[in-house]
Amino acid sequence: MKPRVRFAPSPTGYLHIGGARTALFNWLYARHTGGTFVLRIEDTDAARNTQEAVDAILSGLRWLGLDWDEGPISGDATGPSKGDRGPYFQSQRKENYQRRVEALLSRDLAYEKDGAIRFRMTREPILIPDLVVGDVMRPLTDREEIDPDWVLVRSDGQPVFHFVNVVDDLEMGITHVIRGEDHLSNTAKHIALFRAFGVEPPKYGHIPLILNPEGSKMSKRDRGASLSTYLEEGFIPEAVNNYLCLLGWSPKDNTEKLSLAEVVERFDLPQILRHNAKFDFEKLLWLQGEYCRELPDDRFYELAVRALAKVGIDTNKFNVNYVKAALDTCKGKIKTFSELPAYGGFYFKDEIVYDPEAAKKSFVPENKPRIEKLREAFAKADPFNAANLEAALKATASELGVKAGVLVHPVRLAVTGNPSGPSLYHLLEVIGKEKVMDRIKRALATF
RNA sequence: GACCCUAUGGUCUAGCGGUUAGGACACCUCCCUUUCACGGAGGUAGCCCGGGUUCGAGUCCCGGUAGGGUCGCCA
Repeated sequence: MKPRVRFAPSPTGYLHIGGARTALFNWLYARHTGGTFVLRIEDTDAARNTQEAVDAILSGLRWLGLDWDEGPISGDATGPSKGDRGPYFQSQRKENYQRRVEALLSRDLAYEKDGAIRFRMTREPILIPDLVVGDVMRPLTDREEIDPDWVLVRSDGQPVFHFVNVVDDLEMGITHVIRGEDHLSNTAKHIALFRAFGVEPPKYGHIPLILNPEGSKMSKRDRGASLSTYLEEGFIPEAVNNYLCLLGWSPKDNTEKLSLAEVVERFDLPQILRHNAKFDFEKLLWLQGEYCRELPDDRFYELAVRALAKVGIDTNKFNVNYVKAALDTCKGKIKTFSELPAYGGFYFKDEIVYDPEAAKKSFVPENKPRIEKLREAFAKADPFNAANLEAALKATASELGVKAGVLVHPVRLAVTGNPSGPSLYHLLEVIGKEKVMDRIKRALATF
């Protein structure tokens, strides 16, 4: 029988990076085994659920490229879905829970107390066979010794997570439950419930948690905790997936960069690590840089234009060849697209704001005659291209008896406002003679 | 507090009884480049502690310690 796995988030906030990785591992296992990946929205907590959170889950998974074989098509709980085990929103499955409760009640496996319905939990230790951690014997805790029974349905009629989760897994034919290790202890409850329903529980695989750099659970305060950060900061989903794969799983051969297709081929549960991993934004950034550099031009342009538009720079106002030439000088230099406006925004602005620190060093009186002379040399460059500009600058430096850097830095600052950036000669060529002359002239006035 | 999981450089990890303990990120130095980045060459830094088992232990066992998780009418 082909595995059926699921990602079952509750839409109570943003899509957590740990949740995204849980989804990824489930997806990988399904794709590796030829099984089915189900998306189920656990929206039983009406008070805390939000439509935005539902949408964030769907769009986040789509952004990562984690397609589901069964589950909602839209964020509308009553809307269409794919798969024959729906509905895939728990809010639409109330009758199932009701029927299951009655079944337990009728067999005295559950009972009512204080208006709530409670499950008669076994007092015996329960063995949890885990595909990642190994066999785990889970006895009762001291609190549970006093009263091991637990609530299935609250007094307000709402069924609790442990119950609906098990009922749905059972009815959706889930064969493997891959989830965070924070659920390991609770699995005893789930196993007991499955048995009460007379079925064997699914196989479990509890994956380690993602911790923040301080070593505690990632929370919204931590950088990178929300998947939306990566969409907003112009990350490439392939890079995020790649990094997430490396947290808690290893290809075992020192490979760091792997495509999702490669991971699908190599991924399996026994290779999953058993210890938690701290989130390292720097390493993710490194991978992001790697992927960004290798992006096909068309995709690079698309993402770049989008990032510029986000800060109000409309590249449509410029000639398409100019835009492409400008972006070409930035490719391979930036890591995330959110850096682009600061890095290459000068191509699309009229007003250049000089970096104050750099201006203090470059825009000094002794440089004024030098830059004036260089500007004259640039004026004669024909055609106005990188090679000629480089030659002109070097010749001028040599005439003046100064190093090229003495001229390079003030010009860069005058034209871009930044102390560093794309290759100077190429950037000048792209911007063009007229604007370069204007910008140098304007800067000269501040020396 | 009880119970469960875990423990290799700062971080992610390889290792499965005998290795000069390997790789990656980060950091440092140098080269390339008169910017930055990329690339190249080096470098600093690690088996939590204590007992066993064994000729031999990062590797197996036990005990500590530390970190994480769970014990809800939250999910």
